[in-house]
Amino acid sequence: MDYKDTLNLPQTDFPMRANLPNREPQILQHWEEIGLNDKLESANKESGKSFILHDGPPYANGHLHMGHALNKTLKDIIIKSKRMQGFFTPYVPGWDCHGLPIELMVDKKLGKKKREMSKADVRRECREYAKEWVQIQSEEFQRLGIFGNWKDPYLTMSTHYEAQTARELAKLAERGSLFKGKKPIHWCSSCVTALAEAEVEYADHSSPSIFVKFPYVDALPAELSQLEGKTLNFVIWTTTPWTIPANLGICLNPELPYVVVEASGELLVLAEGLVESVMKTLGVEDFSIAATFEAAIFEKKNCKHPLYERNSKIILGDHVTLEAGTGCVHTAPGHGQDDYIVGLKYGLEIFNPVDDYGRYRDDLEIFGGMKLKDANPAVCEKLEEVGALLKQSEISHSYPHCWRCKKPIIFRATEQWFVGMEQNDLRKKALAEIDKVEWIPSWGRDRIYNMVEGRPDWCISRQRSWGVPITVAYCEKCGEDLCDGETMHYIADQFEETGSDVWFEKDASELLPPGTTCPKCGHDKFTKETDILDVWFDSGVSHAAVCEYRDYLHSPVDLYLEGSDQHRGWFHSSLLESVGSRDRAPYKAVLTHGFVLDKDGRPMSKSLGNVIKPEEIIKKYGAEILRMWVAATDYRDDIRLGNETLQRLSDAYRRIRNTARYLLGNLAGFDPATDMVADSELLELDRWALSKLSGLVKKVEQAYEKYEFHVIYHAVHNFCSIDLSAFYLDILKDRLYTSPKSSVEYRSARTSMYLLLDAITRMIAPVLTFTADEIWQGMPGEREDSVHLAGFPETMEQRYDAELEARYGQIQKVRAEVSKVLEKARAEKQIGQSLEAKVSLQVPESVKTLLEEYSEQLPSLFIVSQVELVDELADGADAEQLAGLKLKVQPADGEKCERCWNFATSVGENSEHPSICNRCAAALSAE
RNA sequence: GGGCUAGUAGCUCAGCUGGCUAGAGCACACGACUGAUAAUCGUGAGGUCGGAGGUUCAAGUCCUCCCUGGCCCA
Repeated sequence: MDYKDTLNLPQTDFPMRANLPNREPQILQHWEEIGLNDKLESANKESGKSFILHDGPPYANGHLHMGHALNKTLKDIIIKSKRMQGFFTPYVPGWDCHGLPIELMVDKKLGKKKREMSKADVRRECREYAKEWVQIQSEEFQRLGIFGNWKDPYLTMSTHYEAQTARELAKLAERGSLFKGKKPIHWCSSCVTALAEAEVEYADHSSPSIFVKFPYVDALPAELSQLEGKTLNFVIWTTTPWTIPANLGICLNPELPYVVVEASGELLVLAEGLVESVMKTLGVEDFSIAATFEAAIFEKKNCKHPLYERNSKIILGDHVTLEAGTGCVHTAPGHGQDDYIVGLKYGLEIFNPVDDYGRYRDDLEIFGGMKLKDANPAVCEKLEEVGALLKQSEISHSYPHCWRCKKPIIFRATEQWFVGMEQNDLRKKALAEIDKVEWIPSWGRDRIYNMVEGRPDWCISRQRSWGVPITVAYCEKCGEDLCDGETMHYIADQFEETGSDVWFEKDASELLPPGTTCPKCGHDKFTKETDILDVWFDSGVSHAAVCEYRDYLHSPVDLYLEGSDQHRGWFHSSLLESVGSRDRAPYKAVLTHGFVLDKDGRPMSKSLGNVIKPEEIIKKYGAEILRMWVAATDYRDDIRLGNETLQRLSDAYRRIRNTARYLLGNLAGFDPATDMVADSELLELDRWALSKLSGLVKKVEQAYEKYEFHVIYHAVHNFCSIDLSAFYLDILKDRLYTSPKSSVEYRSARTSMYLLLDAITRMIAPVLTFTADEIWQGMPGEREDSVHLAGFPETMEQRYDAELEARYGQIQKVRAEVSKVLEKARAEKQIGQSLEAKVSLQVPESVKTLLEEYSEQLPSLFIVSQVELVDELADGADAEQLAGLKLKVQPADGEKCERCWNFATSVGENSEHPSICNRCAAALSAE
């Protein structure tokens, strides 16, 4: 007879190969059908404990990249694990919808048509565009197996959100944080518009290059008293002579040595490192160093402006270098970024004498009304006239141009709105709040602290169309601005119905409260501010527009989780907005992840051609593998992604899947309600497996708690490979296959496997979202519709048995030595499979008692047919790692049992079954 | 240039407050099995712990400098 039919071999429909790219969509469909998402969103609602992770909104433009996938998957893993721990975890995904990139895309699409369109029309186009991408990205996120409130996400362009954004602005105004200041921006005088960095193109341009003397007018510092009575001339160099009328300072580098050079009877001041090159340029051969000094001795002293009756202050700044010029940098705070920042520091006026059309304002002395293109020669001529011009030549260099009209642009200060860092003590309060937040990893605290500590006032003005307007009105007559909270709230309330489009569609008189008059002059006609808000302000108010607004959420929330660039972005703007309006941070904890890099650690970019898209991974390996990548890596640092990594993960996935499949196969027909054995009846090996499982459960739970998912991946994978597949399950086969179904041996094994599979499936569910549910569907017993509706395994502390594990640890050491000698025997063709062997051992005292105690089980544990313990093994081989252990392999005694494949002397004893051992014969009769 | 941060086998990770010949899994090589079979088991070969100094009886682990990356600023 064919004894194979009498064995309990595994049986399952669960496929070995997942074919994830095809299977996942089916599982998604199934979830859709059972309404899983909705159930999850309200799960544990009554539990009294909630965990709110507030989603940072991705920008609604373009397909998802790996950064998005990493971020959302991490959030999803956290939410799933918290939900399985019994927390109420509503998750509202969001999108950032306003802003320049979308406006630019729409511009491009519209082309010339845009000129005939009103701002309101353009905004409608932008809205449509953003809406389309929200839809696309939403589907792409869902394909990754990310659960959430996809039916009702938050959009920063929704009517309520825009209303709340305007309200938050009003709150800051009420609290005195809002003020109007000047700041230089790129400006195209031809298009009469501000340009963002993205709209600036750099191209070669020819400019005058001039060296100009600024005579020093204050008393000489003591260090230079030897020059008393002589006139020092600070020499500046510039390629934009037209900015000379706006000069208010001369900046030196505090770290560099400076010198006074005596040349052609004049004393010139410049950086020591530039003397040679400057003298050469000026054509001076005869010169000498009259003095050397540190820049700091001149800080806040003055030179006289060469053209005007005013001073030019000497200041210090790190941005001054020896790359070009003289080391004395002409500073016009209204016309340069560095100039602006250093100017703020020294309290210089942000002076801009240039109007929107690129002309000097009429009130500017000497040059008033002149067009800038005529200004360069005019300024040079005047400088020459007053004897301040040392040298003039032409230079070709890279210069910013307008992307649309291709003409050179200028940098010029305009009036803009700011949220002040000192007003209302915002900086101080924000820093204090930073210290109350838990930053994970902890260095996040230093990172954001240093940024907030050193940042300038927050410029919230953007000269654009697609965004929430800065809801300030100006008196038509006297220019007074209505930026008090009252009118701003009145306007914001109107957005609730219509969105902020109404600002662009209606007249100021319709938007302001009836009867509004100018508090200064009493006039009753107003104009509207045309600037819109920085998009960082939009997303920065989400704590109010989403978390406070929705009744099932609250603020501050438990966690914000974004890439580490958001210390300067969303974490930062949210903090400032929330502290500015509410005096507290909007989050209790902030977790950051690193950036996705290619296999060599370089950023992914189109030009490098090293981009891996989520879509490609999903198509080739499945979303599950992408999720596993997220979990397998320590994301706190930057993480690399290459094909080898994906291949390895795919292999690891198969290992886990196969372990589950094998367990499922052996649980065919198992009914936990009737087939489980009581704990007291469990065989020792099974108790060992469950003890190991309890350790795994503990480790995994702690890792979820600390958001250390790579620990989980390694722990689960090692458990499946080492503890289960290579040891426990391998040994179990014999018992499992050959024991009678009714026997406690068989039932004990299945009880253990059932508990193992149940626990593992629950533990991997947050990561292997699809596969865990697939396993779940195939598992016996009464259970929830989806593993995601179930909880984590109960604590298994009571199953932990340290002593048992220690004993097995010893046995495993011996087992490893046995494997080695078996391998040798195999190489010498003495045996094939290990059951063909009998192993003789001479054991050292350290393990002697233990092994004698286990002598009966040793053949099973070693998967050989016989083990004999002998006192003296003269011809045995020494063990490699265990001193005193000697081993010898011989062919097993007896014949091979046709049923269980063990060799036994009892084969042939049973006349009814002459080809099987008596253990198998007994098993057959027990059936 | 500044703030923060990283560099342990081909890949992903362990190595706590310094202490045995630096570990694991996967990949790789070789072998076994054919009752987990495009699976499973076994054995083996892989690392001057980014580099150079230093402290110490002893350093992957502490200190200094350097190199190569990343993010954010300038």
